[in-house]
Amino acid sequence: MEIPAKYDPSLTEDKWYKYWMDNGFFHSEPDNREPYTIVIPPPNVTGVLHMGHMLNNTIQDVLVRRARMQGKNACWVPGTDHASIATEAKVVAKLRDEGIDKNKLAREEFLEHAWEWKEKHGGIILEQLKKLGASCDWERTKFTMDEDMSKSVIKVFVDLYKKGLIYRGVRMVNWDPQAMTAVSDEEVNYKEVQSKLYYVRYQVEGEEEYVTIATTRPETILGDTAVCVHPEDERLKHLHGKKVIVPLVKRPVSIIQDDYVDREFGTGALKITPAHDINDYEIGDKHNLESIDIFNDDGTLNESAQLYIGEDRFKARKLIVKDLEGAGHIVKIEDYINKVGYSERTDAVIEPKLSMQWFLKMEDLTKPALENVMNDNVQFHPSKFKNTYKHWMENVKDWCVSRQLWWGHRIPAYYLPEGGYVVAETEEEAILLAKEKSGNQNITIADLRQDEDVLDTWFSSWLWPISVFDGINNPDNKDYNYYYPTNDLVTAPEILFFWVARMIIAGYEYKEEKPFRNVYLTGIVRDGLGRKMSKSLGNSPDPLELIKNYGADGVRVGMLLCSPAGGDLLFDIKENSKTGENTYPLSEQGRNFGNKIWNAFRLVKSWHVDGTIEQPESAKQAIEWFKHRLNSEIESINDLYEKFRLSDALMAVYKLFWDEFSSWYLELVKPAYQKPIDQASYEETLSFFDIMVKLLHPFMPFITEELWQLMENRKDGESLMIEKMPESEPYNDEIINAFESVKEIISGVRNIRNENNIAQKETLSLKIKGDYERKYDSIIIKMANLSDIRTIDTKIEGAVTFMVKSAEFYIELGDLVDVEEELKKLKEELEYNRGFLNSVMKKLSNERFVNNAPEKVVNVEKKKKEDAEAKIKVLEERIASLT
RNA sequence: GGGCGAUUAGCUCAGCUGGUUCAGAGCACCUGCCUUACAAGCAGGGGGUCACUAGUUCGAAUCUAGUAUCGCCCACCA
Repeated sequence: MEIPAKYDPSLTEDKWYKYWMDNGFFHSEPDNREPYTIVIPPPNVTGVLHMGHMLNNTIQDVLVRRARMQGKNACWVPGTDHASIATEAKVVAKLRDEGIDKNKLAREEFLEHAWEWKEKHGGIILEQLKKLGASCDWERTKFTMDEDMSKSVIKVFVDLYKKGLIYRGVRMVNWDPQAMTAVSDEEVNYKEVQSKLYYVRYQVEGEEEYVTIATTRPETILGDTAVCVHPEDERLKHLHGKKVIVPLVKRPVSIIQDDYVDREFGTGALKITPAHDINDYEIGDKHNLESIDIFNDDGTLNESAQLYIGEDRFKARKLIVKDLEGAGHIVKIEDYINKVGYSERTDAVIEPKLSMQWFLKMEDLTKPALENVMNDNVQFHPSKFKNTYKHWMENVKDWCVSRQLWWGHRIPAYYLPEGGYVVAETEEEAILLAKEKSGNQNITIADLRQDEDVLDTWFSSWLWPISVFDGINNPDNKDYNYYYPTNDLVTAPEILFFWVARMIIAGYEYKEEKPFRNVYLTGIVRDGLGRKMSKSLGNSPDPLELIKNYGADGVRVGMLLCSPAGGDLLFDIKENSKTGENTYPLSEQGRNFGNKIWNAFRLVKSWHVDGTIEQPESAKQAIEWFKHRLNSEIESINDLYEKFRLSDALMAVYKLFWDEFSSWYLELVKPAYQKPIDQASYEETLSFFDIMVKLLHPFMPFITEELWQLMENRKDGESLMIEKMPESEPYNDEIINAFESVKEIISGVRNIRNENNIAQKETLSLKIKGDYERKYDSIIIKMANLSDIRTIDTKIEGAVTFMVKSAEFYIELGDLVDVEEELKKLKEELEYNRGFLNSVMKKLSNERFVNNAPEKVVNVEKKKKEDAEAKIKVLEERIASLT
């Protein structure tokens, strides 16, 4: 069979993915094996795959595939998140394109559109993950608004309410007056803008004295309910206890004292508008101030403002400045640069607005979650994130869980006609509770008004590791008790608090157990300029296009090679100067590696076995060496996996295959062109190949499966992905080290060929002077293309040399040798060694070193001294012989 | 403004509790090769005062303090 010289991923990837699926290899059911579980960080249901997902899910797949091959019952639960804000925004935008205004729709109508959108776009991202090779248990695919998932969310809300941990309270939200909705902190962009700082004087009640305040928002004066000064500000102490008159509306308000005030800023007096500034609100709350909301939802002034009613807030600002000036209240106006929040979606200036929200008390809930991270019951990789986590957990604020949106889990609170509310899992229960609460036995569901808000998306995500196994509704079920706690969570550090911390909290609250043992935090995928890859910048390659061009294996390897835990992935893009097309050096490296493996296989496959020929000594020794080398590498790879150093683990396999296996081992056992190979060498090589392919499989699932299937006639239902991962066997470092010297000698000869323009084909003779055990002569002869190796003890003329350890190696070149050049080289080396010896001697003659350093260290220095002296002697002799 | 972390080759990073795996790897770069597995390759090579300054020590890339630059998270001063 003819195998092409270039590996074509498009011929294999879909084929094997289908094969794995058809055979149910991804699916897991509880059994008596040790479970290994990962729950996917659920991507936005209407999202499309980006480079961050690619990296994140590749890491998960590597972990899952390895665990599966280690004989564990591996289960990777996939799913999507309803992502209320993002999805609702997309649906609103889509409706707007169709000329439909969300605000004119009934809730139910809007939700119909939203579900339609979800059905159409939902799950695209999961299909894309299959292209990457993700070995998720697709039969377990979950969506955060599935019926049982939603039920869990509501149940938990009610439960926490009953525990007294959920309460209602007023809070400042970011109000977008254009979209007429609250937006989250993440959706507010702060920009520095050139604005004005207005100094306005307020008259002290009953006196001819004035207090001047500074503000950037003079229109909010209409909502002022106090003026605040620092209690220890001497300049203003005489005002304590007095009142001032708010200009224009002529409302008398108190002068209060609070050390929140910065004495250095402005005049040291601060106007307080509790309804329109978060800090003012907090001060107002502390001092029991009245709160006057002067704005309508669309940003125009309402009747409470008394003036400029119906005018837009910015128009009102101009008007009031004019009127204040007219009334002599403006002291001065300064240019001022401040930060203003803009809505990410509409670019409208955000208005802080007070509203009634639902909160979860966090203080007690965080305790076990903090403790179990600090004591490493839950381990972070890299561990530096423990600090950040601790800082957050110790300063945690109550969690505002309500959102003024429709897409999501509606808050199960029902308001009674006569006031008050009940919280219940179902409408039936709500009616019962309402009857009980009101004493009115005729209440029906029509009389109850359910809260309009939905829950924060994280309020469902934080249950994810529990709810995907239905652990809230059905805590005794088999899946939950088998798969939970999960093993590893792979996610981005940005959501350490939003998500990871809260999952840990929920885990201890609902199962009294951690949700996962390890948290692997990935970095951010950036472009060559270090910018985060994002849709808006347009600097991200299309992942599917990448997979098409380089193969999933190639893309996976490229990403993984340089993204240690917690480190960013710089995904460089280069433009091909000829075609103008973008190329991706990392993916190229991955693809090239695939091709290397492919061609190594082609070589092995091309061999003809002849059972009658004897095994060459060089092959025998190569096999022995590689066995030890392989086992030592497996050991360190396992160690790297343990430490979650996946990039290093991959690099180790990469080098093992490319440098050790291909460049040394295969070259050594490879028979001469069209000559057969002996039975033993062939079989050993195949078994090495088998082990290599297994080590590679978690990183490169497709090509390894393809090759494993081509190695022998496999039965239907056999697959590399369910084979046993090789384990490390004892090995001998001495053999490995001895072989390193062999490599050095061969390199030495090759180097001489290079420097003297001697073709590889030309056979040379090598002479050795000094202490060297000639165990591997046949290997050296083969690899360096030598006619023979001889030991000598006399000077040699017309030769070039190199040293390995303290032995000197000669290649006779006769007239070809440039004596001057050779002398120069030798003298340089001599110089270096003398300097080195000098530094060693300095150390050894330092009494304090000899007395204080451990004996081991001193002995090492003594050995250095001896070696250097021996080398110097050899070099001196050699130089003498040439001059 | 508060907190955390980083700074080692052109790029991405290893270097664990100070001492031969201490200056490393991969990529990129340079030189020579289309040598019948692979030019997506082979062989060889050049690159670093380990950000700076002081200190601790017999000995510092490694520990301490300060300086500079950068990054991230949190809070956002009227």
